[in-house]
Amino acid sequence: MQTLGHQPGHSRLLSKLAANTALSDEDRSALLALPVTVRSVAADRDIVAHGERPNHCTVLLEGFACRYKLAPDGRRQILSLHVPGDMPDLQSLHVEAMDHGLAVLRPSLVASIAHAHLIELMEARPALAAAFWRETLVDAAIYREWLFGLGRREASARLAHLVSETAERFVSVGLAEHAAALPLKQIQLADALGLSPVHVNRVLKELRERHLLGASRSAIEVLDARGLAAFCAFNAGYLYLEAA
Amino acid sequence: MQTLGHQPGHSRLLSKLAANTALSDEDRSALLALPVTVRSVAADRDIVAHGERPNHCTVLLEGFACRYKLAPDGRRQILSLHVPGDMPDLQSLHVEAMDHGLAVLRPSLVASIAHAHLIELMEARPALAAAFWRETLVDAAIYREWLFGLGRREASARLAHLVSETAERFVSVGLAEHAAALPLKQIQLADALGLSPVHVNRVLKELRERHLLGASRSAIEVLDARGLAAFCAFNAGYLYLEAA
DNA sequence: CGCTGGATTGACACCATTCAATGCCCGTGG
DNA sequence: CCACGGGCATTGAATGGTGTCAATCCAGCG
Repeated sequence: MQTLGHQPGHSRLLSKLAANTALSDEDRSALLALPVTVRSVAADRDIVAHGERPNHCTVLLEGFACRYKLAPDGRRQILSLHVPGDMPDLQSLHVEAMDHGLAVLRPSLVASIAHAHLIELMEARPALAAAFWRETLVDAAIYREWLFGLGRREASARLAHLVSETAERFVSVGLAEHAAALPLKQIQLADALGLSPVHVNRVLKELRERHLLGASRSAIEVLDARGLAAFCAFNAGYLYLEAA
Repeated sequence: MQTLGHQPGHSRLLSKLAANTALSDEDRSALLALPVTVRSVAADRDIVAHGERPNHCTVLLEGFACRYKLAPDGRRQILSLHVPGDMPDLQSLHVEAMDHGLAVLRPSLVASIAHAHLIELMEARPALAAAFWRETLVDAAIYREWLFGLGRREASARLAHLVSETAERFVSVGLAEHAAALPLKQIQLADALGLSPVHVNRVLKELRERHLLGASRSAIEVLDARGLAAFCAFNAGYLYLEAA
């Protein structure tokens, strides 16, 4: 267990939900009253394994996580990336077994909330139920964009788009100002993009030569967010970051 | 194919929801009491266009539909397929604008239900709210499987998997017995698989030579569902077809 | 200060795309 | 009743994007 800094675990979740939905003071305090357990997870470890039937949901408080599936031959496809404030296994409330794994990409801090408490909360406060549902719907919108990218964007635009999206999401939860540096290894990028690590390396080189990305070895830094977005026709609408 | 004649529009929706969730008699009759409008849609027409902000949701009653996105150069990526009983724009309840188009792949019959009525219904009957939410979560599970396929399955397994999945879903709503015939053109398959029509044709040929698919020109018929599933390691778990 | 994991690079192979032609089914109109 | 036309399916050849293999480089670290 770990120092969770100064913030109680809920604050990230609350600020994320509140950013997109109108919540009353009662909603907020009900959310803050949820009993949670906080723990830290080492890099590359599972939060929830494929096939499990968890009885709690987790909130990512700090770090970086992903959903993934493995092929029989060991190759991995990352299905989504998650920034602090996300609840990447919220679906376990209503679908039985995990159809994928949920892992951490770097040392992270996560909070667990029992299903029972969440269900109770949502029955008492429909606005919160709607807010949680909405989270899963935005998730689905991101899946759609990734599907489009995997199907119809070539490698360079696919990479540029992923970086643009992730930077945008980092900014949206207050983790970066303008030019974000994404803590992703090239192998992880390859797993997310459906490419080989070698080809990711080549595409990164190209984007650096275009002065869109920086030359850091250990993280992807965005030099020219505007240019990067133009390069891949990135439009953040599907992230639904502003409240209705 | 389906000659469901002229049942009231709700029956398909009800049977789909009831198949996966325990619904009380009150839930059922509340669902059946929803006011709906039914209309038919000609092949290849949009049900809802990209960018729209609908104030109602639609239930597919008969036919075949898909979500899609278009690239600037006109290429299309199909994001999901929908069989009768599905509500492919349910997300419009909670996210503002459509981030994709919703179209019909063949002549179809759809019902519209006003958002207001749905919201009212779900506030009165939490079990139905949960059932609708669950629908969108299963949707997301299918997105994940497609992401995996686009990223990590080669063309032949990708096609076999799509056919297996779709056949399974047809069966699950009572539209086919064992060997389904999917009413998909090769161009539509290509759009769904992120492939070119030419390559779809070649892969179909291969699967026919393996005696997994039939030789019909106008529809994909499954000759050997078992073999097809084995060929692409299809496992229907992610469709969550049985109730918890 | 040598080890080790990741990044980088080059050569080559392969899966899938593109271009272009041909064939086939079927609805339409003479 | 048959000729025509149009959409889709089919096929071949050439191209191209991405994967694989394998070597080398580099930085951080015990």
